[in-house]
Formats: sequence, C-alpha cells, structure tokens
Amino acid sequence: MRTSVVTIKPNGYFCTDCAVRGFAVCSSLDAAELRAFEHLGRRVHFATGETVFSEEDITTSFYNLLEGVMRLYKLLPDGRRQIVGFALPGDFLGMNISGRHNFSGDAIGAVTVCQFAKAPFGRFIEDRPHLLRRINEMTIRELSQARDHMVLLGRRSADEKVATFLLGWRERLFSLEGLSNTVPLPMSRQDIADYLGLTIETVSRTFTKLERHGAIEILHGGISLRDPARVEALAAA
Amino acid sequence: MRTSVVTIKPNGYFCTDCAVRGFAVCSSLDAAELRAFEHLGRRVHFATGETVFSEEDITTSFYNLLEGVMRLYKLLPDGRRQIVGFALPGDFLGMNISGRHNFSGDAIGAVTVCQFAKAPFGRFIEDRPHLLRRINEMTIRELSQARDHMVLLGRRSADEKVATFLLGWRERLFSLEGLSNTVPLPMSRQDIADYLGLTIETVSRTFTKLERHGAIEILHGGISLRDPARVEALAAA
DNA sequence: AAAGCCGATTGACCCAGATCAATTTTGGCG
DNA sequence: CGCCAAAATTGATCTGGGTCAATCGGCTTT
Repeated sequence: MRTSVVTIKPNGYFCTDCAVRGFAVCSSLDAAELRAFEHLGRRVHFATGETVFSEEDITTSFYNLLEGVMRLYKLLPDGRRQIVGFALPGDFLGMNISGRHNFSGDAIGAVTVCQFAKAPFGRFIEDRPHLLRRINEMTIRELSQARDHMVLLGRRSADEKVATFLLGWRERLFSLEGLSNTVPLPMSRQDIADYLGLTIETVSRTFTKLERHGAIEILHGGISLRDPARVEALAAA
Repeated sequence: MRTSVVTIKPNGYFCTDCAVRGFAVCSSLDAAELRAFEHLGRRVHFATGETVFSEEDITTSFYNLLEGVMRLYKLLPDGRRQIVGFALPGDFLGMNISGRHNFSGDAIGAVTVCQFAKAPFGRFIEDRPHLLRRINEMTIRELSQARDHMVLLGRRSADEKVATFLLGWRERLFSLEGLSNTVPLPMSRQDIADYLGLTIETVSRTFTKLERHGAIEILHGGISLRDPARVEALAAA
C-alpha cells in the first residue's frame, strides 16, 4: 500500500469538516470551489470580551463566525450603547459599502471566526454569482430581522420586549442545538438591556416578575420556559 | 426623407428618459440591457393613502419608486404601528426571502412606481451579476440605516429623535432636490411619531419647543432650519 | 361665508420605566 | 476555603413621555 498524498492546510483545518459548512455563506460552494476558498480564510480565536472589529474601523476583513456568540453594537458619543444583534455560528459579518464597519463586534465567551481578507474575498466572489446570491439572501434576512427589532424597540412594553427576546433567542438556538425549554443566555443582563432598549434593573425586575408568575425559571446562565404559552401570549400582545 | 421606425413602449415610457435612471437599480444596466429591461416594468400610479403592497401578502412584484414618498410600516395585532422607513424615488422595494412582504407600503401623496413581476425579474437578474451586485449594495445600505434607526429607537430621547429625524430627512432629500434649510415634510405628525417611537403629542410639543428656542420654524407642510448648528448639537448628544 | 372635518396643538395629569442606592449573589484566585 | 470584584437583584423615588381631553386652525363643501 502506497503512502497517500494529503494536502495539509496551513492552519490545519478543512472547510469540508467545518461545523458551519452546511448553513454559512460557504454552503453555496461546491467541492471544487471549496478547495479554492479554503486558502482564503484563516481561523482566529478570541477570548471573552475581546473585540473582533470596531465601528468606524476601515474594513480589512470579513468574518464567518464558527464558534461562540458575539454582541454587535453601536455606541453614542456619551457612551450609551445599542446592541443591534447577537451573532451565532454561521453568521457572516463585515459587509458594508462605506469601507468602514458600521458597528462593533465582540466576543461573549470564547469565539472562533474564519477571517477573510477583504480584497481576495472580493475577487473570489467576482465570478461566482451563486456566492453573491447567498450573501444577498443572508443580508435580506438580516434586514427583515432588523425591521422586526425596530418594532420591538419603538412600540413594545418592557414585558413584551423581554418575552419576545426569550422566544426569539430560543428560536435562533433551535437550528443549532435543537428545540428546548431550557434557554442558555450567555450574554449579561446589561447586554440584554442594551439589546432591548431598557435598563439592567428593568430587565432584572421583569425576569423576576415572569418567574413569580410561573412563566419562567431563572437558572444560572439561562432560563427555563415553565409556561411557554404564557410567554408567547405576552410576546404576541 | 424616409419615415423613421420608432419603437413605442406599450405604456409610452422609455427607461432612458426615466427620472431615477441614474441612481435606481437600473443604473447598473447598459443601454442594450436597458432595452430588454424596459419590457419588464410597467408604470403604475397610486393616489394619496393608497396601499402599494401589504405585509404578509405573497410577493408577486418588486417596485422601483419613481415619484412621490411612501411610508413603510409594520403593525402589531392590536394596531400599534412602527414605520420602518420612508421611501423616496430611486428606492427598490419588495425583496424578501419568505416569499411574502415583511412590511406594508403606502403612498404619502401621489406616487408612481415601476412595477416588475417577480418571476421575469428574477430570470432577468439570473445572468446579470452586476444587477445583483447593485441590489446587494442597496440592501447593505438599507441594513446600515436600519441599524442607525435601532440606536435612535432604543437609546435616544424625544428631543434627540426629532432633531436626528429632521437632519436625516434633509440629508436624504439633498440628493434629490439639493441642500436647503427648508425641509418639506410630506408625512403627517402621526407618521413621524410612528417612525420615531413616540406619540403625536410628543412630536408636536417637541416641534413647538424647538421653534420657541429659535432652532426651527414650523411651516405648512414642512419646517425651516433657523439654527442648523443647534439642531445638529441636539442630534449629536 | 358658514359649517363641518381632520390634523395639529396645548394643557392637566399619570405611570412605566429610569435613576439612585443598597444589598445579595456569583465567580475567580491566592 | 476566605477574600475580593463584578454581576445581579431589590427597594425607594423620580421623571420623560404617555394618556386623556379640549381647543385651534386650515381646507373643503355647499
């Protein structure tokens, strides 16, 4: 038996084995393209709290989130913060037209990203309209989520915001780890408050109230939906 | 002199003469493509208050706004409304991935749109990646605006919201009708309130307050920026 | 020009959620 | 362990903006 010739990728990973292969941008690439694509990205790790990219920074890279959770946010000059979304594995980050990131992203817990230099990535896309179509599709989905979130921020009460957040977060985790009434919340209460346009105290009080009414149970690092129907009723209102 | 052969478009318009030719989606098409494109769209008029498309309706058409202003909004079951944006000439509407519109759009004043049936438009795009790129670019710009608006809705005071709105609206009109301190406001106070996540009374009171302080002057159908620097200071805060 | 209507403004009062201020709980770390 | 710092909870109080209720004013209709 002869020794097989194996290509070893510099950073030791293959796209074919990638955890997000099936649902990230790269799901639009066939096996041959994937081999070319493989040389474009490199895995990079970030520790808890580290910033992956900053608002107003010139965009030099795009990122494909592989592991962990990120908070994406914008700051006002006086320090007020609005979290515009949480990123989960499979999310593609960094697209913009101004040449600068229009929000910051940092790691909630340990994070692994697949980092692409902007120029080579742009060249790779150039003659692969199916990849562009995939990116456009993901952008349109994000835009739809952004509009839903505008409704939440502009027109919903604190109770409705919290209930909607819990159900929406559970729904997003569904595709990654299956449906469960136990919902892990890796982000802090402050993060949740800044996502919902509330203060940390209001978020805390609302959680406590929901627990008192038997709708949820507060766990370490998450919550459990004791009465999903009741939470849904609150969110629907 | 022989009689010249002239192609007459069924609805009597040519894309080459179109008011939004230079900055709408079609700006990515060359002269030859434009002639093919011309047969896809038809001009449709809507009167004040008419609905162009409704949330949850199956998407059968895309729209290129040619004349007028539209309000784009989502409703909660109990009637609360969040306006997610105002559309101006050149805006492209109707893209989604669910197959249904995810917001409603109706005419503020008289509106003219260029309507495209979804399927033929999709086929036209198929082998024209530059058009797809143009659409993607417009989507990314919208997403960036959506995120800015989330910050406004979640973290800004009523004064800041109103000041930011006036400047932002002036800025958007800039490219269409030049920079001016007189800002037409074709939408109602209720529309502004539903865009900013406020009530009509708060919008009205804030306008009055800005006028008392000499920052603006309230006109019929608009406002005039008397002290742009002061309004900018309020918005920046 | 009087009547009627609808959008906008103004005033009086109220309350959801913010702010301020302690605790209490949790999570490292020597 | 026990100590410290950070996060979360809870309580007391305040207030920005909402709610409710009159007007006001500009347009249309006759």
